[in-house]
Amino acid sequence: MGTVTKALSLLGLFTQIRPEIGLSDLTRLSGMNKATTHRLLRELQAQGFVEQVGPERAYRLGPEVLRLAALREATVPILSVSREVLDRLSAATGETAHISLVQGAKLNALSHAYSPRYATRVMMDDTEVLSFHATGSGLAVLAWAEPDFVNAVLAERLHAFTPDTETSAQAIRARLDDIRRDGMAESIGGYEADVHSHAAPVFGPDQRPIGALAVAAPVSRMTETLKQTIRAELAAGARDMTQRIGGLYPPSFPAARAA
Amino acid sequence: MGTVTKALSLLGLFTQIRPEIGLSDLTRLSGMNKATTHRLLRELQAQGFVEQVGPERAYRLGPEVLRLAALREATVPILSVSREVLDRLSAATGETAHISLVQGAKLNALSHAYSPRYATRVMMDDTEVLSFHATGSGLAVLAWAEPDFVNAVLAERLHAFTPDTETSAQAIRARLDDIRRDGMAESIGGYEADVHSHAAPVFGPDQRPIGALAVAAPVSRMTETLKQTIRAELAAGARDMTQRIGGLYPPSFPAARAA
DNA sequence: AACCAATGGTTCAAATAATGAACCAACGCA
DNA sequence: TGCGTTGGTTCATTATTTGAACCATTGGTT
Repeated sequence: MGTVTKALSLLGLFTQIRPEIGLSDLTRLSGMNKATTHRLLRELQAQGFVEQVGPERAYRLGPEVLRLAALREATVPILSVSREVLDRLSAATGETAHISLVQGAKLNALSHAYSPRYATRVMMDDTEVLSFHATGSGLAVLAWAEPDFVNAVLAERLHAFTPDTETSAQAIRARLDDIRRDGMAESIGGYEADVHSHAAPVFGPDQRPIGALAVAAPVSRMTETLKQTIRAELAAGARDMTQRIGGLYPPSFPAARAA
Repeated sequence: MGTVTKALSLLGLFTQIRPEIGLSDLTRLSGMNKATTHRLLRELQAQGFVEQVGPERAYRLGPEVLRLAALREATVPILSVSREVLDRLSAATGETAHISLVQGAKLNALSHAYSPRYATRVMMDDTEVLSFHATGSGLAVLAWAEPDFVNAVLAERLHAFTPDTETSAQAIRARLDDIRRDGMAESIGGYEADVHSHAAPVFGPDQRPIGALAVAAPVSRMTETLKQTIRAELAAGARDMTQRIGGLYPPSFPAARAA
């Protein structure tokens, strides 16, 4: 494994639940030698990617991460636009809204918004790598992804996260056909039991999906009325995001015709 | 130079003016061998820190930068709070508002907001490393920085950016005393001719400045009325930022008594 | 008070990864 | 057609990284 990859993988260990981690814990989590961990952290710290805080001198993500994100936001304002859209979506539906972005062969959660409407809600972990075949977001991306990409995903062993997870590549392809006709993906208990989620793709300038916007609700709260509300708000939110980041819908997308 | 440092320095080459850079240009800018540049970019790309876009396959900052920034924002919401405060500050004053953060021995511009009130405005470049001794922001930070830090800054050769730049360490120390009494730094043409700026420090939980919030206006527009408006709005904005990111004012800070 | 187990941190001989000169294919231009 | 640029690749040589062993400090336990 390359040295740069090792160093950057340390950054990936920070989570919302665990924003500050000590040297020994980072060593444990990473499986590296403590001297190696320390030396890599020194280089990351010198460049501003991590900083040490508190009397225990734990590490956390540093200001350079913010500066680079602000730079990228200046041209592709995904963070700020998604913040707004997520807040609006969770307020309008009363359920958890979240967004994920494609990163190479992975789908990474970026951000989420909770609604205070109910005492229970579908919880999100923003460090989570989402499954393509088992989540609404993943299916929404696959439906408009390059065929090679879809083939690569479906060639992998498809894990059954719950008894309801579809693991047949053929059956998944059929579902992707349905999603393409509808413009939206739906998943009931595919990744987590008792969670009913809807997702719509968000497109980039090249008409390819850069990620997906989704709403997740407990199955027990999913009435026909709520479903229609979610579908309408989600379609509007994903369209809004796509447009505001300079994305373009592929001609085959049904909701683009609806717009 | 460490390999990690080399790789991360490539990320630092991206700017708002130049968000997309090709392999050969990155090679030129970095002074590295093209094979080395390419290999480092491959590792950065695999981890999501850069991505390639367009038919020329130029590089730009990638989604992992956003994801990590979102993670950090979840605990220390500097980006989102500063966005709000900057927008409010530029709207209220009609001038350019900007924020910078301390990163080791540097003061890096993070973000800015322009006002559309006038046809002319003070322009900002968010990749800029600000001078401590020659800018309002720098002076605002120095006034409440650790003595060792101040000594280190003033021990360096102090560059005269304009004929009005103060370069005497002794005179600067006297100004820092004034700033500590007043709670705000003011710089007239210290860094750029014809620019009158005010800056207030933003504090972290350890009562140390993490950066500064500033308003920059052309000298010709600085009436006594505008000055009072800027001072009031800036004090309120910096206080708001400090409080919302969980910061604490040092007991010696005058405006903290005013709050 | 003594002991223990954990922490953050450091050293340097040995091991491993990174380097970069030279090369390739493709493209746009004169 | 030839030239100069681009993005990209190879592998013998060179430079950096590694990690076992070590240190000082701290907090908890007996």
